Amino acid sequence: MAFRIYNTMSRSKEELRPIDGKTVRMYTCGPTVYNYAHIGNFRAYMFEDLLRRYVRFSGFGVVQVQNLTDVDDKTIKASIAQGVPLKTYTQTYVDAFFEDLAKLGIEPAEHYPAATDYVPEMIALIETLFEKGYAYQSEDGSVYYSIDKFAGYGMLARLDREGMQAGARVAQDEYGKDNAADFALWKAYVPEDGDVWWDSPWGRGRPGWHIECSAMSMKLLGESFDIHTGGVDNIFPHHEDEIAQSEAATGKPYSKYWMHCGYLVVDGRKMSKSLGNFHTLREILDMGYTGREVRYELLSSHYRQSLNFAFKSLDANRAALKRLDEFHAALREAAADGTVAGELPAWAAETRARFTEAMDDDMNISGALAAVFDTVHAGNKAMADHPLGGGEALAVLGLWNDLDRVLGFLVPREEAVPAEVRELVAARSLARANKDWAESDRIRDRLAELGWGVKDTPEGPKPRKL
RNA sequence: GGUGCGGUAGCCAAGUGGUUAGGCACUGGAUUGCAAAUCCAUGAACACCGGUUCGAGUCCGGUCCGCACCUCCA
Repeated sequence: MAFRIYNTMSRSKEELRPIDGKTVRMYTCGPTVYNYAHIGNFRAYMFEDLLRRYVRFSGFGVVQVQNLTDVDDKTIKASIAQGVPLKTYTQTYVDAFFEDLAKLGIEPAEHYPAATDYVPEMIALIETLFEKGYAYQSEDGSVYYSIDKFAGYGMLARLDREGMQAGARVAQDEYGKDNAADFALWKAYVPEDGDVWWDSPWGRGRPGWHIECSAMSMKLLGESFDIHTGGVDNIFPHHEDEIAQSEAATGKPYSKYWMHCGYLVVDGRKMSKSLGNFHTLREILDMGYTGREVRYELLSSHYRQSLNFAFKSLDANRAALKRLDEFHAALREAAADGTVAGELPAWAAETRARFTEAMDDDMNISGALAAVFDTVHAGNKAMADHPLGGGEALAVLGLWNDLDRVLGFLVPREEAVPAEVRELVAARSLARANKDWAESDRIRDRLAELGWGVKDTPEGPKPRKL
């Protein structure tokens, strides 16, 4: 079996074949660092994390670039409002972004280029576009890309150029464009930009949005690379424009595959800052949910499906994760008297193949999780009948670690049992031996206050983190 | 108007024409001092109408409903 992914460009599933045969070079559109990222943003970053993890699981190398957009209307406006330099303003949110990624268990990309560090590359790219006749300067000094010059414009979004309705959102202040749909490569300086500007052959100004991704992706990954990702809303205009700029400049194919994730919606509506119905990750964690629970939530629906976010499902996920943790704890206990991993027990023999088969099919996470949960069930059943051998248990733990390279929530973080908890558990055992149930229950309540539970088993009491 | 994505049991969510998806929740039982966990059992679904087929959630046609994008939102 081979890893097949859905390519937005062809609107079909294609086998992933990296251009160089071994390393997948991927560019993932990153955050605009003007505020704390919301849970919808992380849906995209989580999809990209799953993708890079499965690419590696499939045996390929990976080089991932994720950009940080640290100059645009919003960042400039907010930094001026706060009276701090742009870089100072954005740094807060860059730091927050990385903290959030860590909380969600998202693997770091290989490169996180900031737009403001690549302005010379962007200027060079625009110069090339001028030389090749795709760019022109308007009366206000801004530089635009002439989409009429690029024959392939609209391929990704499958635009019907004739049928396009002049959108209500076409900015009323953009004069002097040849075609209303032409987009800015370089924006001429305006007083509202404060001290945010760069010199260029076209005068002071700042880069347009799309050019940043073209310049940084090609600089770090080469003129042609493998996968470009983002949310579906990026298909048009952002990715369409990137293709136009990049391929016009180089004459080579830009990204081989385009992958886009669906929206995260809240109560059936798209979550966005403008609608005001968004939650930042921070808010959710402050409510007492863990990064792992949020990770499970964001990962457990297929990436191209819209995901309806609800706290109710976060609660359900907690129960599902608890089931996984209980299983893992049972494995660890069984593994205690093993030294080397042996053969997998029959009930786990097919798990990896089933998991892989599902994931190979455009990352069918539901099928992959079904393989995991079926194994949990079959394993619990078998362990209820006969104790699991140490070697077998170690083999299953090995499998679990392997699958967790992809999922990132399968193996719980081990938590040492505090001395106080151990003592209480021992005291409770004594009370139980004396059939002092009242004392026993009192101790159990006390343990619960400490965040611990205890399960009584034939092998003795076992403490469990609640 | 153009371009897409959907409508599957109480909720979430897979599904390549033909023997149980899976998760959460619910109910009964086993187990337990009581629990917890686990196991066993029971259910329950394919928006609607036609059609193709021995057989359709799955293919075809039509209808209804929801969501998104159409110039800087992941």
